[in-house]
Amino acid sequence: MTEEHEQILVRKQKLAALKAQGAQPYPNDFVPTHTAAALLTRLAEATAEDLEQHAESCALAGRIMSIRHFGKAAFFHVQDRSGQMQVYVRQGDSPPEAVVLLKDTLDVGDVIAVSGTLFRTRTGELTIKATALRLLSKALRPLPEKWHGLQDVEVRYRQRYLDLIVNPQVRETFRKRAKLIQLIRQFFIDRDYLEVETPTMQTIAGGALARPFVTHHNTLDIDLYLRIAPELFLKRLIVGGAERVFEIGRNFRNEGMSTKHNPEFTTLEFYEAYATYDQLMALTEELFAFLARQVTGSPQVRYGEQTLDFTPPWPRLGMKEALSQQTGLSLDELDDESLVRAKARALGVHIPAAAPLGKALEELFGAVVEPHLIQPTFVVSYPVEVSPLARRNDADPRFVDRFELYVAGREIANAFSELNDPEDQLQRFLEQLQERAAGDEEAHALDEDYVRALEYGMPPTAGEGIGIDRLVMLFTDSPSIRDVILFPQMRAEKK
RNA sequence: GAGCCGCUAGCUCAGGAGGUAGAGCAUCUGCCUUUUAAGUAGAGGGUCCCGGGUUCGAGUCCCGGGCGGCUCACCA
Repeated sequence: MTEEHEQILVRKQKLAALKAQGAQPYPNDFVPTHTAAALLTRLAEATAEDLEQHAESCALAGRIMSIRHFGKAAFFHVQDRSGQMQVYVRQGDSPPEAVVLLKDTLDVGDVIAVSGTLFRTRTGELTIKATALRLLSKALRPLPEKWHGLQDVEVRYRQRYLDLIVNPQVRETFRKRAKLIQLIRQFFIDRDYLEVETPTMQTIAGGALARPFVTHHNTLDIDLYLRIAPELFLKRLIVGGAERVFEIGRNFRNEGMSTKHNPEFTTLEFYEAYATYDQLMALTEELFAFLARQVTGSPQVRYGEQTLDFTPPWPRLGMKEALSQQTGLSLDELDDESLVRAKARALGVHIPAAAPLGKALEELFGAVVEPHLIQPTFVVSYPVEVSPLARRNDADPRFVDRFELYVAGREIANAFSELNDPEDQLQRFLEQLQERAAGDEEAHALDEDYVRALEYGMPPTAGEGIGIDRLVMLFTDSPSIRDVILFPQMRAEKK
């Protein structure tokens, strides 16, 4: 990274000249007294005359975003974490050192300190008349263009710092992300949940059906897996008597990337003893309505062309019922694996040859039903084969007490009443091992300690996982998961 | 992994049917003491993603590769 085009050379020369004068080019002794937004808000009503009568002084630090020189005066904008403030420098009015510094040394992009007094310009903008200017850090590279900003998505993701400097809506998205996570945390703490952290490096990657990343511990000389879900550890805590726990954290899945998938992603998982999946539907409605109210001020959220309405209650839709509606097959016909497979073939949906009926139903569902579920919808009653950790339905043991929440055509949450019968759990694990032997790399591994934990008795419990990145996408109107992850995974930059 | 699209100055983008590469902003030199996409006169700035090929001649056409985006496949 040593490319030296003209603009970099010019800036380096300015820095060298400053050093030659004996100045400290990277001082760290400046203390801002205000932020731009704090001043703009507090003095929003102050007139030019008010400001003139009691000239208020302030000290701000930030990055120069634009400069308008003309003759013996200049205006420029400084951007700090809160926003932008205009600064005015005028020969004969500001000290000569400030005038010279601005003219000879400062460029757009530089981080500077400004001290001065506030006034209002003819156009009514609150502005600092500089009494002192200092360079705090020289930008040796020019910023992207002021009007079009930074458009190249590759550069935006690879050099997110630039994206954050020049694209205000990006800063806003990540502020909203932080706010949403904070609100979620508050929501569960208010309901007497305990926030916990469980291992991200695990000897058995359990709790979901996915391919894990493998790493190696040198001292122990064992392979470890980056977790694909925290589920089994959180339920161990339920066995341990925690009764209500939640974790917000990173999961890792060694699978494809897309606008909806990043190899590492953030989930919320929460477990509540003595609750059922049915109660979690109500809790989920409450959570989303709360988030919508706090973030957009209404239960309605704009997402692309759609307006999503989170006003409870949301529809409950049986998985097979939904499939029946979309495929024309009757509920009985959906029990016939050959009919289901034939239908999938007719619709161009690929189903692995070894997949059991339940898996086939799930595949078909993903292809023909999911895209239609725009408004928040709970899909209920999943086949037991695709839910090895969920409690069987009392009336029909081929299905489990599980729901998935769909919004904007994608899965946002997955929840079920937990399987707490250790013998059934062991049996389910063994069935998964057979799937694995048959070539399904995503089948669940056998976790003997988890079965042992269940043998000590786990209270009846319901648990849920919510994809935080996807949730943030919904509330920030972001079309790609990369827009809500600060540093999305990218292929290595070729040099 | 497959298909489609993109990659040209620091940034945003033009380059018709192959003929030695352009604009705006930015930069540099001037003028300009309330501007805000300031104005104004001039100047400099290019590995046209990389490597082959066709051709007298390739940013442009062909082949291969790289990186990215979108769609599909798998998943949350």
